[in-house]
Amino acid sequence: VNWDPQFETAISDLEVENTEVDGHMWHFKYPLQDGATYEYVEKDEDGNVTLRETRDYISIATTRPETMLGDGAVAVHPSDERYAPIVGKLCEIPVGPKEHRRLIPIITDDYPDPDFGSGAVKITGAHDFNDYAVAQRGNIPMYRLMDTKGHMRDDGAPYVEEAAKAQAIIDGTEMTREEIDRINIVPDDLRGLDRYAARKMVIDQITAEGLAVMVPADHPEVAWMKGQAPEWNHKGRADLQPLEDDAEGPSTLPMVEAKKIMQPFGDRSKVVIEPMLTDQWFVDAKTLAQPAITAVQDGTTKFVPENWDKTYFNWLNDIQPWCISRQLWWGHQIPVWYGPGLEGERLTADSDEDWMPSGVGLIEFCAGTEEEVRVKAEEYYGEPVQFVSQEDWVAKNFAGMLQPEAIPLYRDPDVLDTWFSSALWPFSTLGWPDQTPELDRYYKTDVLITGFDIIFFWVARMMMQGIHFMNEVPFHTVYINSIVVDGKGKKMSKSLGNIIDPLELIDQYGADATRYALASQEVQSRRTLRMSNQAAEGGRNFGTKLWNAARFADLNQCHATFLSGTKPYESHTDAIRVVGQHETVNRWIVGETARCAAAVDKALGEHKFNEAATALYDHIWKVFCDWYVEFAKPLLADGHPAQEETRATMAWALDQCLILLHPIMPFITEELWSVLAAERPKPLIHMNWPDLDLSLADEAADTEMNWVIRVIEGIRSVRAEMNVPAGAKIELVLTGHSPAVGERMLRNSQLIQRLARLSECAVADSAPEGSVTIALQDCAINLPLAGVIDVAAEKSRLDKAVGKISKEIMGLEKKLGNEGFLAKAPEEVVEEQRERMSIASSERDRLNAALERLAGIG
RNA sequence: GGGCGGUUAGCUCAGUUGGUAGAGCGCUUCGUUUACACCGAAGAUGCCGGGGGUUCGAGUCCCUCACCGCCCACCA
Repeated sequence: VNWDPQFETAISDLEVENTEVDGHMWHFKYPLQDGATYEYVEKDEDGNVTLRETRDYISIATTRPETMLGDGAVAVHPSDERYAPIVGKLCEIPVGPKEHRRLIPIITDDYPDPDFGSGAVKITGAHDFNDYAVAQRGNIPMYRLMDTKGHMRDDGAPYVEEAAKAQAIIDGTEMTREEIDRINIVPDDLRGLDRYAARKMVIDQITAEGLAVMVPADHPEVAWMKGQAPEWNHKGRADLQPLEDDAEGPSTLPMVEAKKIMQPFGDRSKVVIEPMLTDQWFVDAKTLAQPAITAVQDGTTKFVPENWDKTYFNWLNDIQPWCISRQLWWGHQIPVWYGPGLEGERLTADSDEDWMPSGVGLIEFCAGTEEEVRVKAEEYYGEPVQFVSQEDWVAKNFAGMLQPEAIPLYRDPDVLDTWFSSALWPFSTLGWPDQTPELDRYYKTDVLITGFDIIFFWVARMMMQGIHFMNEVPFHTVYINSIVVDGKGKKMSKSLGNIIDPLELIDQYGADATRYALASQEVQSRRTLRMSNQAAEGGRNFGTKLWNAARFADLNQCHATFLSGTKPYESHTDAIRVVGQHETVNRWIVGETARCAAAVDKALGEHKFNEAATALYDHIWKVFCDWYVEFAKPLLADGHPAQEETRATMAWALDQCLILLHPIMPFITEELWSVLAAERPKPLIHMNWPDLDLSLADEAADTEMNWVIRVIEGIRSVRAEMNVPAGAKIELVLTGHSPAVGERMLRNSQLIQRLARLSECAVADSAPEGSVTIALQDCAINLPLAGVIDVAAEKSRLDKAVGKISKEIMGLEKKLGNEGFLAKAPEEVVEEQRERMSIASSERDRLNAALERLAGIG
């Protein structure tokens, strides 16, 4: 692929965007040599003859008529019966000076699709990828027609001479590819024209000569000309105006199909890219690919999520030679120098153009430095060499420059493909090719985190080159993260302008908020991540919540250094010992913290960033803030015996949150870390990761606090539903409980009263008259609301609750009555269902009892 | 044409080895309480895209259809 350097800014690689455009396809006749004829027969699917005529031409279709000038053959499918009689014969390219038209062979190849167009394809090896492949297979000469500006070539000898050379090839003269490349077979009148101007002239000339395929004016393929012409302009058929419906047009028209075609456009210049033959350096990628495939197959390098290895294999298994030279000024220059070739060597000097830098007559030296090249070259020539610029070389501008006897060498001006250079990153950044300590220490690296869109551009190439140059894979894990898309799910693109600038989000919500938003949405099963202000807002609110919790801790002197004479953070085990273990609430938060740490560990270990973020969010907000801080308030009151223990515990628990959250929200946590203690042994970023053990969890404390929470939630729910004024303090009477549950209630009555706005907690044998009942599995909570209670509302609430639980019971009964279930389900599952059944039915009993009492009131 | 994803609450998305659904935002109602209104409490909302199958049991496994999306290649 080449492009117009006037338009492409040469600071990075050309990006090609394939765009569907309104194109036209012309149909032309290539006359057979010497007016030969054949019976052209078209058949339908059943094999019935639908068209039989004598033809002296073969018809081809093209969207780029100017490339006809460079045709080397016409190809048909070997099975195509229509053209079988003329395969191997010659036909004439219907353009150019009539007396010097080239003859080209009609060949067979699997590439033409017999059902498309006429079934015959003109082969222009130098200007089309598919044609190039056909030309290679069939040894068809490839004539280059254009220069790097997209203009028809204007070099070489007059057309007559050049065409004669081409004819000589047809007549059997052997020529090298370089020699063929130098032939300019563009007719004199078309030379130097822009390719589109040349296209128009070619069409006009052929049409004028009567070699365009003509069809009746009402032929469906040309219907677009009747008022439906696509916006087709200077690039093509300016003269072929759309016909008015009632116009008396010619009875026949040149056959021009309106057709959607995909065209490659330069990303920056917006100019159509023309494929063209050039000399380039290639890497034999297939050889490099095999070890890279093996390394992933045998697990030396793993993709996370795993299924991305398919994308990787898919590409590597079907890898093409990799073109690594680019005509840019930005990049690693290709380490190749050219000098004149010697007689008898692979490249033989040509008498006329021995110093042309196009390959012929040149020999290349490849080495890392000029000095190494000098050694190689002087050994080769047996003469001193001198380095010159390519410009001087091309101009042979050596007068007064070249030392006596010196042989000039110049360096290849091309640079390496940016991905070739990028593939060196894992080791070149560490000092390679020198054997540095850094290289030794840090290669191979650990985890590469990148997007799926560059698995083959970058990841596969780092693998190939890492294995090739270092004999070891560059990383053991490749984590493929989501690609950030805009709020509408569109991939961000410079041209669409829907870029979400992280700096703007950071300005608006803070860096930590932005990081949290990204981490919490980074899910492995998803390939895109929708970034929005709303998401960043959530992160900001979370940070504020944490800040306020820390503020509470600070106000209540919950500081890590509170316990004098201890060094709480030398190790986490030490820390745990200094934390209070007396109060149930404190034991409980220690266990909850350990649970959170375990969840975060697991999530990060599996690269599940959303799970880590969510675990921290839930723990900090819903457990620490919503419950622990509230429970701790009375304990922190001056004079309370557990004040000191609670301060230490809260300080410890909050510190753990800061450490665990630090990877996701480093700034706020570091700040709070410094604020929450007068002296810290280390900044937070240098703290060891918590090694909290789940054995820190205290089952009894868990059970007790979860029960307290359920009781409080139950009461709050009833208060809201019964419209009990928020300020009104009500009474609680516990019934239907075991002695242990009764003690538990009394032990925690202070907490429950405070958080459920109660005046008193009592235990009794039976529920007071006119109370609202909350059924739990091991007790009933009765709230005497005689004055407030709305009997009908309460009855409906209880009915609803009974309905809900009955439904669950019915489901469980059905399941437990199913012999298949009992026989085939695992023991634990059956047991679990039985337990749920028992809990549900005792709750239902309590609800029914409450309903009966209510009936008594009513 | 080849390959790969997605379809779950109004929206954006989670959902462990199959055991009858969750979060955030939004919405409704209320808000006494000096950590927090970027807040607290309570609440509503689901034929888990359609159809079929495997299974005691399917959002989860298999087949199929529909729709949406991405990557690669590309018809002269």
